Amino acid sequence: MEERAFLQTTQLFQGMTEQEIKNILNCLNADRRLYPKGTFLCRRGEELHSVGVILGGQVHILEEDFWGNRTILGEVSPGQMFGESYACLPGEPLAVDVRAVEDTTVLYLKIDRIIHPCSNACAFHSRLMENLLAVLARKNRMLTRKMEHLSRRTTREKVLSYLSDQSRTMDSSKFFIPFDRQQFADYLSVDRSALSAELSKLRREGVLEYRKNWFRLLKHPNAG
Amino acid sequence: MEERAFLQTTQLFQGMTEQEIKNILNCLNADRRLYPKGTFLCRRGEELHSVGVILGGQVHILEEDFWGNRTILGEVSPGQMFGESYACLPGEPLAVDVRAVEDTTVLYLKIDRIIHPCSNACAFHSRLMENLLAVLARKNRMLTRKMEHLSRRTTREKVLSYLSDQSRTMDSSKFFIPFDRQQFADYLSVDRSALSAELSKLRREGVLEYRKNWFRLLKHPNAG
DNA sequence: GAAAGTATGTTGTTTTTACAACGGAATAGA
DNA sequence: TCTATTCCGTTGTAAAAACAACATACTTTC
Repeated sequence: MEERAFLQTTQLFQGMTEQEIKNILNCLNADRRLYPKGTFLCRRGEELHSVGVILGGQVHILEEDFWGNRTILGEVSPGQMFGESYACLPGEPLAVDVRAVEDTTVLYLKIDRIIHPCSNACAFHSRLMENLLAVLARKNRMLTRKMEHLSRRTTREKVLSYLSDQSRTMDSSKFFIPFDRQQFADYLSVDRSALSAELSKLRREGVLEYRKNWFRLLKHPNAG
Repeated sequence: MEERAFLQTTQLFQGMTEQEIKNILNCLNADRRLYPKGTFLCRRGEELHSVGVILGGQVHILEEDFWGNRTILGEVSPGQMFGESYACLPGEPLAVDVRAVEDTTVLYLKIDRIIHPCSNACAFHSRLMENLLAVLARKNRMLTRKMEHLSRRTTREKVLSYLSDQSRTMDSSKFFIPFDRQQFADYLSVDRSALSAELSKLRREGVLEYRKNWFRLLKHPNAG
């Protein structure tokens, strides 16, 4: 796909025409870079002044703890961004490493140029700003919601917190969840079989019904 | 304190002179409202188009689950903002209630006005935008870090994840943490005495030393 | 439709945590 | 200094989760 047509599908450039994207990329003096598989895009301690949009390939966000244990905190795929939080916090050194897990192309956009409107393209600038804010806000909402569930002590509470949230979001007591059991367990940071066990317990108690990834919450006195 | 002098101390208006704040409040057509103790500032389902800055008083962010159980998700004190994530996500209905726990004054700023630069005050607008982005980004970083800790399965892993993170942030194996034991346990969503027990176990094993809220991590083979 | 593979549920055991109760140290205040 | 209070660590017990191993149901493929 054409680069600009592809960018149209991303959260950051959502709602802009190809022509507008062309203009704004010029205006922002956007920078493309290629990283061979295995190389680092940036490392702990560096300061970022740009957000990166993955055009092709894939990167991993890596963390190494005090004792040298490595963790993969996340993966970023084409169309997604990385580094936006750091770019928006001047002086904040990167706490993670970013590494290309395959040959990767990145489009870098200087955060200064996004924030400060130029004279000739203000309409697009506003849109870009809106989109950037929306990306951060959306991530914020996701994290807050997940935190609500993870901060419960027991598997039971985590499950009910998540399902209640889904029910509220879908505005119905019946709904599908976007996970299979293993993914559901991973999301809640619990053991899969423990999750299965807890679910059937909740069903026996009449708190809910389910089949596969379909659920129905019941107004039952035991639930709270 | 003068309203404008007070606003200077907030994250949103950081780095602006009182005169600039005066100008921008006019330009943004900012709106002040008073809420008596116990009343709701906004409720689940509503859409927000403004961010609120608490000038005085205090509010609670409340959630009610499918079965009617209420949780206090957080409290917002003078100088802090609420609703910024929702205001940046047009069409996203509020998932929580916001209630005044005492008589409360709020300064509302329309998000449109913040994003779209006006002709006469663009310098301040940029600064406000930077600050807003920084607020969202900072919250993002906080949530991400906390999530890393909470997504560990055992208390031991949670503790080590947090302490390693602190050590990295402070760039030293010796550091103070900003919590007493109860707060530490609350942050990690574990039991206080269980936390105490785990800490002394880690000390016996030679993984770390500590006294009160002072810690020192040791390069010990058992640690990973 | 049989076989292989995958997803889900069940059970028993071990490990870990929560919970409650208590004791001691540190702290603040009279 | 004495007392009251708060904070922290310890211990024992009950509850819960992890883990492993297996059983069942559902899918896919040939």
